[in-house]
Amino acid sequence: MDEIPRRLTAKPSWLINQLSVHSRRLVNDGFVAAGARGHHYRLLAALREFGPASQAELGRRCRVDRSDVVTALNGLVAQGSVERTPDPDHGRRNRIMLTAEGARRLREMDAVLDRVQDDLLAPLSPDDRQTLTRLLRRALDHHEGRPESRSSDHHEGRPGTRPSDHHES
Amino acid sequence: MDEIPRRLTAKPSWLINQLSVHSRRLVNDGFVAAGARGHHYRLLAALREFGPASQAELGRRCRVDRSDVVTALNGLVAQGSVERTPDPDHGRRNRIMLTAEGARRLREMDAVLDRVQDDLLAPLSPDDRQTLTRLLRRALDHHEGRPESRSSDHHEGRPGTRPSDHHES
DNA sequence: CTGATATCAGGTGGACTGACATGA
DNA sequence: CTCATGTCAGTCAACCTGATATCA
Repeated sequence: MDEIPRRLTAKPSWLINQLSVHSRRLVNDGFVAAGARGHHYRLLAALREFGPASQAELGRRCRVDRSDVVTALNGLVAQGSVERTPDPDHGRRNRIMLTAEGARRLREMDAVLDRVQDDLLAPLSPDDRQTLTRLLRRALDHHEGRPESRSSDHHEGRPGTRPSDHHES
Repeated sequence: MDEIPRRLTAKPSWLINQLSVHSRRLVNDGFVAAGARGHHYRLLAALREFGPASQAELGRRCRVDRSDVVTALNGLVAQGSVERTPDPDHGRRNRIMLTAEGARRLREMDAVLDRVQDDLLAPLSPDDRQTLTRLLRRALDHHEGRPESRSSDHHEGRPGTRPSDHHES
């Protein structure tokens, strides 16, 4: 019907942006039904997979700004999904820990998201979906794993601390 | 490095959203240098390819909300990129027409965007880029409510000729 | 009355910036 | 002194809603 200019439809950046609009709508619609919002899932996912962490750590892992982390965590604490306690070893730092309730909500959101993926990529075959995912990830990695970022982060590998997320259900 | 939860990186919706963030930043950075903003390009592109139109028409074609069309056009008129005149055949309607200056700016932005595409998909081969574009378009078409050819997976080549028509320029 | 159109007044969520006090 | 951390106060573009006046 409403024809879209070729200049737009020919550009990957346009396709990605438009698809992301639909994607966010689908995700959001699903999340409101579950009483959650965007950032919540990211944070809970990081806690589930890497265990308790500081807020700054969470933000870095989920690509959420540290100021937004504060807001999101306030909500999560309020609904009992996480616990926020001052880190005993470090005065300024908080230790965020997933609760059973948080894990339950995460599972809910995961179910929602699974359905969303299916809707989002409905016309694509499993093969196509895999190809798409692979290509997107390669492009994304290029923009994230960069030594280009101004700040160098120290990283201490703590290989023993991984609580290794074994699927519970 | 900051490890991203698998739950996120495994989901196409996440990849698309994150990539779109980078995409927007790249596009915006380029546009700022050219003194333009997001919606401007869309509108100018539609005018260039389909000729003069009403504001409502433009909005529908570019997926820009009518209220945002007003704001964007105010800017475009102010910089002399388009002309807005009342439609003689229809009292309430405006007729928006691209000016030479607008066409020039559009060309500028096109150059900017070409460079952005290249940066955005830097690690992908031309073949990969084409595949990605094709898959994205198929997914997007599904959400824009248009028929898509349920083409077989695998092998590409040319999946269906464009029912396309004229192209200007 | 219905429907499309242009406009304005607003609201939202997400990405982001700046300031700031504090602690390592 | 410098860096990282948590917090707060805002900005910004894009998306969206609603109300209103005008015209077919």
